[in-house]
Amino acid sequence: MSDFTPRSEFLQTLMARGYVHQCSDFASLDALAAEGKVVAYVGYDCTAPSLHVGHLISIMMLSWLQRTGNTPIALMGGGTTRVGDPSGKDETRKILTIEQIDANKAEIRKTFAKFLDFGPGKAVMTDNAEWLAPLNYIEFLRDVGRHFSVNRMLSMDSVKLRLERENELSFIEFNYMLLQSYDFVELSRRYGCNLQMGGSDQWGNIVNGIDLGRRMGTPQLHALTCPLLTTASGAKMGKTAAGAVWLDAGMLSAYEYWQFWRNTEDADVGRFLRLFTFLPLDEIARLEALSGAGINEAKKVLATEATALMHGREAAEAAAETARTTFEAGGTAADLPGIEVPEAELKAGLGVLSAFVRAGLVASNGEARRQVQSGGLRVNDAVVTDIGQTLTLADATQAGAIKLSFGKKKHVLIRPA
RNA sequence: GGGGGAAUGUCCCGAGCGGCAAAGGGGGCGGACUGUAAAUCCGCUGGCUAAGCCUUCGCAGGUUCGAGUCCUGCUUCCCCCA
Repeated sequence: MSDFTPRSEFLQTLMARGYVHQCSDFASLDALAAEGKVVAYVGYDCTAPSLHVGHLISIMMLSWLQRTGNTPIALMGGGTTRVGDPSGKDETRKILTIEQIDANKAEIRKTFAKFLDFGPGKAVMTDNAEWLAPLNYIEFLRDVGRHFSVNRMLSMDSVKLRLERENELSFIEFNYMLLQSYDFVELSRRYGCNLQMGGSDQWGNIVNGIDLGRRMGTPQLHALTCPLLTTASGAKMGKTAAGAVWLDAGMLSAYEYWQFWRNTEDADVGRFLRLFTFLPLDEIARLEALSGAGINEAKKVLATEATALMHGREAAEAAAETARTTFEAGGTAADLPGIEVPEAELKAGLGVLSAFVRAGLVASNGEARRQVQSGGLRVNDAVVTDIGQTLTLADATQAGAIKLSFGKKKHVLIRPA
């Protein structure tokens, strides 16, 4: 599939940067893209109030689509979120209330605004609840359901896996692919959408949509999937100790987001620079070629560029500076994450163990105790050896705060208030 | 409808003669080594006012000095027969 040589800037870019996993028809899509006639959508669930790093790759694809003169559509799954996609999951997804979905949707909207231009005639954002919610069951069965073969649906990976593993697959989830297919058709009719993009796990669902389109008389539709991202050591991308790496600043600060990218494995740096920044390829090639400790420079560029896209250039530079002060100069940057503790409490003396719990660095006093055993806790850069140690106002440094560190990378400031 | 099997530490998989805070993995976290990397090695991976106390093995009862383990009922899932 990769021996195809595209003419269009869109496909050239995507292929060169490693976004392409599979495509239903390269030549046909390339022809559309060369004329700026691609209208492509990616669907996003509204199960959380923020998207996470896992979604970023497809957002970047939409952005490149726009940058190369085509039209992106961000589809909010306000309707499908009420059903739940069984793809790649063993367990039935929680079904959210409409209020939760709407609230999540509003937050997610803000993220897209940073990557896409929604001006008149530009990118489109819509919600499939618009056409899915008013659907009439009988009509839907008659117009759409008739085109689906249960035999074939049963043979699809997403379904087959669940059956083979003897996992429950509810009827409502079984219907998810019908709804997603119908979305594609509906978007084709409403916006002339002719391409759906998504992760490689979406291939089956997307191809179903293409089929449905053919049967329901839309122009030819296309599928383009990107690889599912894992790190070079095989871990799922976008998970940290704290959980998902959220895009929204309210869920994860710019500093923590910067740190996430800074901690990229050596082997991933080039790949991530191509996928998650807009830096020119020759510049990336130069950074990627750095070896040994030099590759850290590339990681900083990656972190700052990726953070700038999401949180703005200024926040990204600030995060880089905070990191520099903390890690390279060994100092205490004033804008590390922090918590406030009433002055009176500090006067009375606050136990180290509970201080670390308060700071959210460890889950319980017990864990704090154990970490002291292994030398993982530090106060103002001094290793904690006595679990009975208490913190008082006198421990505040000239910056006016007490620095708690858990491991080498996690720091929280305690500020008297 | 009948018969058989399963549910374990709230991340997952998974052992468990009536003495069990419960083997072993994976994952995660910390330490050492490094470069805020990977690999490797070591340690940790229920809670608390901590030589003690409390809460955990699908749910509810029972037997017992003592129950994850035995008995009864229930729930859910799987397999075979109808």
